[in-house]
Amino acid sequence: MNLEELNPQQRKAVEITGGPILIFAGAGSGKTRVLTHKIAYLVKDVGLPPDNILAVTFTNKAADEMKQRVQELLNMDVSSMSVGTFHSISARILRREIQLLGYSNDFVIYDQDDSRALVKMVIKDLNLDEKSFVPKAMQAHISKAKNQMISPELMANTVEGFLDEKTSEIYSQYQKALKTNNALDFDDLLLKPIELFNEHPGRLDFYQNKYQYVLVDEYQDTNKPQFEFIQALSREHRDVCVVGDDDQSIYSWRGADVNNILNFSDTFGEAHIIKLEQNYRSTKTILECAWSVVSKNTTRAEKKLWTDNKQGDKLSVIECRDERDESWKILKIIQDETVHGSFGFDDLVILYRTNAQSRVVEDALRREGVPYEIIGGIKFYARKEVKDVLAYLRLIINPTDGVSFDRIVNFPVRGIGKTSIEKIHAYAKENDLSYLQVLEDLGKLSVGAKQKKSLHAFNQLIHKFRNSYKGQNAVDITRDLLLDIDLQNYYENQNTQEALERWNNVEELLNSITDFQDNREESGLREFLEEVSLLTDIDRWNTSDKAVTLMTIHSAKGLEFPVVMVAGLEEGLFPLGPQSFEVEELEEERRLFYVAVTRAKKKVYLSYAITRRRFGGAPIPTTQSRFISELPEAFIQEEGGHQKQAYTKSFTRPSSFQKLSPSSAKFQKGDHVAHKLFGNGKILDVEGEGDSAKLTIIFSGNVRKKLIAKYANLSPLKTSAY
DNA sequence: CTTAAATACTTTTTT
DNA sequence: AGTATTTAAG
Repeated sequence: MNLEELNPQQRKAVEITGGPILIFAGAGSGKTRVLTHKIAYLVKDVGLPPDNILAVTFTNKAADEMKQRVQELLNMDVSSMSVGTFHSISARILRREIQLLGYSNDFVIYDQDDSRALVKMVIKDLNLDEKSFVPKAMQAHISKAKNQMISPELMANTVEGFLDEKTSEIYSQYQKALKTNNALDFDDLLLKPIELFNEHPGRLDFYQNKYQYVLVDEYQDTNKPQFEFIQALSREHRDVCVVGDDDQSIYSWRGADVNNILNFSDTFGEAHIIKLEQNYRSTKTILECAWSVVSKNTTRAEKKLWTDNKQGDKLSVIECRDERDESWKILKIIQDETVHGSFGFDDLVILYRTNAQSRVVEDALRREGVPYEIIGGIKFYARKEVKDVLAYLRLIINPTDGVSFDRIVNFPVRGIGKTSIEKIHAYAKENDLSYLQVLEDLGKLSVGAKQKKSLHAFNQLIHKFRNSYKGQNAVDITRDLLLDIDLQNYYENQNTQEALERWNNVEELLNSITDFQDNREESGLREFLEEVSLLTDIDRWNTSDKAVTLMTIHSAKGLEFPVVMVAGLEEGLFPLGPQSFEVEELEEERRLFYVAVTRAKKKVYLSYAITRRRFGGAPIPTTQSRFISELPEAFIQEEGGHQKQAYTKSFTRPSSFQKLSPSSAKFQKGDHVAHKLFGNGKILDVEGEGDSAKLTIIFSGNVRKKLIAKYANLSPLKTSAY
């Protein structure tokens, strides 16, 4: 293995392979390079077969990239290596083993929406009031308990008073309901493998033996179940390597415990500790500023990154009148850095604390035809129309899934209302049947004749697909299903642009199933559903798109961009929360700020608005974020405050962003266009003329679509901007 | 049971 | 402001 391109510390981190290793890897210190080289080293120089290696990453995308890089380094097939997020690794293990825990391996994974729906059902079943037991709050409470590995039994033992008692009851019933539905929520995914290891030591032996070397990235953000999982796997052979940075710990709100990294040596036994402190990413100025803020934190391991890179530009601090002015100034910066400057759109990222902030910025970018991509917010697979179709597919595979049943039993509308559904629920509970099973025996159900007929047909439909899905591929099943429920007509008959967009999204879902099928060895419906429930927007992100990226700081973890703009630096927004912070909360916000700034290679812009609207109400005066005053004055330049001209009067559109209103646009073969959902694309063919022209467009990711010009809401892109 | 209109609610952050 | 949920009318 050629390790010459590594610095001495990096090299040491790669070469030490016996016993636990902790690598403190500061931002931009080349930890990905270390991890990939280490894996390659393990295979080539230590002789460990790839399938005996487990590497845990923070996103699926990072996992794919890691695999890819190792493959390139070794020039051999490493597909048998286990690389993935905690959740996807766990799901894979459970697919094989979960029968031992009394579930069937057809289990479905409930996302937050599904799990909330189930909590709601449980609350109703227990005859509790949704006003005193808010489903959302209950769900959060349950999830928190699970992250701390507090079981329903344990919670039941510590209750005090009526509210506690009922909460604990909801938790316990929720857990039971998950099992009856043959479903796991995200937290279960982490807990069930531990349960498996505890109850079936033979299986633990097997996996300890299989995963002879264990690597974990972003270790500072592991929670208790994740810690236990790693510990269980590696406590015998003790060949474990974790990488992390306590300054970048930003997930304590979901149970991540920074002590997992700080106490690593105590728990895993005497560990080699290596510090990577040379930064290869940012300018001296950026590092100085980032450090100056994060060093205000009291609970952190003392360290300071250094770099050989240039001093670089000062950070710009920009004052804005309100959030719309902020968007406009961001637009100006984009113009300066791309058209007048030397950067491409894809070199720029706009970061913010909350997803809600993206809307105003998005409006400005769309108006001016700047290509952009938003990560997060409403995730593609969480859209209603997509989830509706997925619910059909899930019910076909797992007929006991009550949440999916409820979702689609009256979608598209087939005359089944609230009362009928309640009767099905009651009957199911009484006779210990799944909802779908109730439909087998409609005679005893006291619903109208019309409803019975309709329910019967629904049942037939699901059964038809249950009988055929095993022999068919996922794309064909989905296509047949869409035809059977006549979804295209359902949406097209509504004749609104919104409905059309929804149908487009359903088609996009079909595309992604096709894509999945073409690229995976195991490409059944079950595998697709599993992948879909664990994918994040980051994983779907097409980095080759020449577009400005918008995302939360949390999503930006592990990424880097030449130019970083951070919006909304105001007290209460960033740091987020009330004025009275718990020290720990404030320090986490500060780490978040640290993460934001250290994403940047060359330039950083920080903006704040002196008034901001909340929920579209009246503008409320704000105060500049304390983080700005924590920056060294010598390294920042303030601007924007003096520009008092009203943009409503003297708004001059940046001339380089050509803007055409969608209706007046004439599209031609070969034009580059941007679509709100599908991103950037190129027109391959035009049928017809004007508004009603049918355009065939190839979007990024090889997604081919036929759209009607007047509905598609396409923005022309100036090709010269690329 | 369905549709339309009224009103309540939203903003942490994510697997 | 925009979306989801609840209520009233058909």
